[in-house]
Amino acid sequence: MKRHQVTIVDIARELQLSKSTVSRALTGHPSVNATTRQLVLELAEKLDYQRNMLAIGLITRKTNTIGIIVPEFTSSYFPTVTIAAQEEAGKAGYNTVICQSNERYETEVANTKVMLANQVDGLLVSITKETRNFDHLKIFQRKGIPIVFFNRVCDEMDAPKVVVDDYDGAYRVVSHLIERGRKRIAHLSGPPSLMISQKRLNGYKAALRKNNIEYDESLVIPYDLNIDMVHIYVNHLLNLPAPPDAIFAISDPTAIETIQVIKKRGLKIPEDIAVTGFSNDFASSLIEPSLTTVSQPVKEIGKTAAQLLIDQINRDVSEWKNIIRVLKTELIVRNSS
Amino acid sequence: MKRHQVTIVDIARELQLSKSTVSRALTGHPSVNATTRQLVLELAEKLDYQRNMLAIGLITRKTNTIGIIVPEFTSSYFPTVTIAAQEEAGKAGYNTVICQSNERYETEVANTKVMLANQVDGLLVSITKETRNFDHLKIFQRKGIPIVFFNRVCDEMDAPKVVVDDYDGAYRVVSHLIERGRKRIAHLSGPPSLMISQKRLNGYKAALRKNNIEYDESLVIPYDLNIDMVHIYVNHLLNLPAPPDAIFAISDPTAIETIQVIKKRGLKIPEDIAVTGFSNDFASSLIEPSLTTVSQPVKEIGKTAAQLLIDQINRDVSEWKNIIRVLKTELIVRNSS
DNA sequence: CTGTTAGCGCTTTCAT
DNA sequence: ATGAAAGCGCTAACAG
Repeated sequence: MKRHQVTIVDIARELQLSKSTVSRALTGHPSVNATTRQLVLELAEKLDYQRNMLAIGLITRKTNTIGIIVPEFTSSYFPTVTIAAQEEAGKAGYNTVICQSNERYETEVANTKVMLANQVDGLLVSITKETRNFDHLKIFQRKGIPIVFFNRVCDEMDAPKVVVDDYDGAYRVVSHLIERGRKRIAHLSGPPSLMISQKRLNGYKAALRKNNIEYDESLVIPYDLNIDMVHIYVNHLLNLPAPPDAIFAISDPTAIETIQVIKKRGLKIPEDIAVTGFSNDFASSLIEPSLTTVSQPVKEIGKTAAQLLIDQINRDVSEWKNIIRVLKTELIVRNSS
Repeated sequence: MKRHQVTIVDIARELQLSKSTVSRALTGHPSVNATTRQLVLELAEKLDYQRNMLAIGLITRKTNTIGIIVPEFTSSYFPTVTIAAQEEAGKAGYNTVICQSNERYETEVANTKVMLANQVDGLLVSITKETRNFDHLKIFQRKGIPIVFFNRVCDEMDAPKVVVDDYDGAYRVVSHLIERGRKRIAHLSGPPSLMISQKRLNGYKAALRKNNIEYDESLVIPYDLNIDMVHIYVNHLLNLPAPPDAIFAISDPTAIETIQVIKKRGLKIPEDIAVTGFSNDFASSLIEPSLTTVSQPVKEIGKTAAQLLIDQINRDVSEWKNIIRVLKTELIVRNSS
């Protein structure tokens, strides 16, 4: 079946008006006769007329669309941030195009091409664990399209960034473990390429130092966030001559997997070993034992990122500033520690 | 900062070529000199040239974009379906625009306008619990834009639909409860406007009938899927003079909430009362006790829906057929029953 | 208040 | 193998 599009011309012809008048009526321009406008609007409604945003975008060089690129949709974190950002953008009259990179650098690059080709007015990004080269993102700034990072930010680019205080969150959850008498605290860390990995690791180290616990490198395992590998690392830790009495996992999915491995070995949580996570995913309150974790203001992150982006779009600035918004975390103590 | 767009004209001028030649080189048209093509491609790469899809869409009347509208992103179901559909569409060269209606009819209507304005080539929809009028969706077919429904389908429209066998899934999980000796099985049902509610309810009724258990209307509570209300219904059921010995919840989130309410009352699951869900959400294996549920081939649903849609787009048919793809469910018995 | 003209960036005839 | 011209649907000057 052929696609039929109702255009301004159709309405103009029917009503014996000029295209411009119809256009003006449709866009709510004040300088148009009330009855004329009424007539146009009614006919448009009747014909299911929809403005062709392609044409408008072409001419105004604005699509009122923002793009969001996220690495994954498996935990509740990114869906929630995305939805919050979308809602906030919607309030400002922006549509949202979402792409997920599936934690692959190549896919992320492809995603940016799509965004560019579709002329997004701005981009929200959380990079993959593989991303080390940022040329594909720098293109946007070179073209004058604002970028805002969140969660997984790019340190070498000047752009607004929305993060939580990872250092502080890690510091507090590890301090909490120490307060509960834990002495050998292991850390399942993330890829060193990600800032969040580094910051959480630093928070961990700082808490140990502050409490005069010596840092034991053999208790820190950086991994690539591939959940299927967690059981290997956890078992490795438990098989150590001096196994840890607590594991601080970099994320809730990691912690949840850790709990399951530990339970499978017949050990008791938290009696034999405590486990903590990071993010307060939906599932963390459901698992048995419920997970002690650091909650992030997830919706707030999405909202803030969207606001910053729209701000940039409207501001029409000539320079990219390194605005960093650090949101607060909260320690949620449950039964796993 | 002004937006700078590199255009074909820029390349043409630089290379002393005509626009047409550059365009042909860029689109891989065969009738263009190999060296010329090479030259064009290199310069395009160097200048970060990206084809303006707005212009192309305007002229070809095709955007290579499909739209997806889903009611929510809170459980793992819709994110997973969406991602699977997006991947499948990507393979066929289609981009994806995702909107969520937040279970609101008004928002869904607004979403369809956006899709129309952005000239999507096809639409994937799962309707809200409120949607009773389908005019906003019928417009698409009238304009020649294919629609495919999944999960929450519209019965009164002729269009491809991807569903699971809700009746059968419900029948089997209820039969399972009966096998385990349950006699008074309550059902937390969904809004009657949704086909899935009706089908699951019918499966429930059929299983009772088959096992000569009388249908007791007071044990069936249709609710609007607002999770915050679940505790009221569960408590109501538990306070009945003859309380149920099992609750079949229409969805996993409902079941999980149900479990928590029951646990809070100090009752034992499944000894005092069994609970089952529907969908096999990620969280259902984590909760204590783990949830007996009906698993759906979620990725398969997204993939199939995308395939059907792209099929329709390419087929250029003049009529909308009521193709219904019914995917199989699987009973997952865990510890809650 | 309304009409006319030009043109956004690109593909697509139709020429050469 | 390349070029020239027309036009997708719309808005934005510039006129009246």
